[in-house]
Amino acid sequence: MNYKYKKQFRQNLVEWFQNEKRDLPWRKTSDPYKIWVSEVMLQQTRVDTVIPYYNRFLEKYPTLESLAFAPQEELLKMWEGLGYYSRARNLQAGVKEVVEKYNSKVPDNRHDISKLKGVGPYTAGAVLSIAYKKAEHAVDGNVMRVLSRVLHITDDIALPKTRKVFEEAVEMLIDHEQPGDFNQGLMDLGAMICTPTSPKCLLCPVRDYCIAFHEGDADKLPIKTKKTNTKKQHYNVYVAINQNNQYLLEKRPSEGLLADMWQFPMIETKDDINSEEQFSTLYGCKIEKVLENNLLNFKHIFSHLTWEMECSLVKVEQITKEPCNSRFFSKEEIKQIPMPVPMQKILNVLN
DNA sequence: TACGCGTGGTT
DNA sequence: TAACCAAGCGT
Repeated sequence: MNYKYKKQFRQNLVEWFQNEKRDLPWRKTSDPYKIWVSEVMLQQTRVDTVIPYYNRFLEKYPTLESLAFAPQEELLKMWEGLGYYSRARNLQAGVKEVVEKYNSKVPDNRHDISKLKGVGPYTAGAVLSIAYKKAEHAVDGNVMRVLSRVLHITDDIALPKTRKVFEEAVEMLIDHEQPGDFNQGLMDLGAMICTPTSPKCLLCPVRDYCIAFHEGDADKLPIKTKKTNTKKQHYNVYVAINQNNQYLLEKRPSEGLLADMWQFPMIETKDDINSEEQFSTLYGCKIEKVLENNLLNFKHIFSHLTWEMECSLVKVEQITKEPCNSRFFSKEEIKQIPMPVPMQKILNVLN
């Protein structure tokens, strides 16, 4: 693309963004901390989903320090339902490092900010360009889709090495005067005009410079090969009540799926497994009575696996000491405890 | 590099 | 309805 076209492309894009941009809460601030929080929440997550979480989160944790010293349980409760819970832990670890190592100032260069937990190439570029007006690339799915069409880039965006191609493209095109608006312009264009299916090319401010528009194959780009395969797991879930009307919950391990979140005890059903016996043994309690065998049956679909859940309501008596990662909670106490969506589904039928 | 990691919306 | 998608990152 020659110099004249580049200049017009960025002018049209930035001007379009400044006129048409969405009114979003994180666009009312230039506080690097708040921009950072928004970018982490927005990773693989829709804008409409993030907005209420962002507002609640910053009301609770308005400063780096307030988040750095928050109890993990409370932090996870604030993140409950947003998904990808390691983001919350990584964000807090990163914030702590900024408080301790950088005197509570978010680094303003890619080298340092990229070392923070949970800050990858995209988030680094987004914070640097939006909060600090640095001419840094911030390549996400939107940017790859938009530029694959504008520049007719046919590399497979499912391959990690392809991101570099788009980073170089952004470096070639970026507006050095208003890099934040340029980067966000690419993203808003991707979200509002240059959509995955049925792109609205007739409304596009940069269609004159778009090769795919001229070739008429915008809807064939970007190229993405990867496919998903999801496994199935079947569980018997025990909603166990003791004589004091308290519910047995266990805390999940601190790594892996739904790390550090709480759940009702569940036994994966494989062949030749007596799950009631397993439950009694593992949790040290005796099932006195099965109150309801079909309390709730449902599927919960994760990105990479499906849980098939069969939930029973049982009355139990504590026999031996509880395992250290589980204990009984009253219904009031449960409200303070972070639980993932599949467990929320179960909680909802207990009312 | 490939895969694990949540959830809800869209086609 | 199953598949795919959405402001990615860590390992």
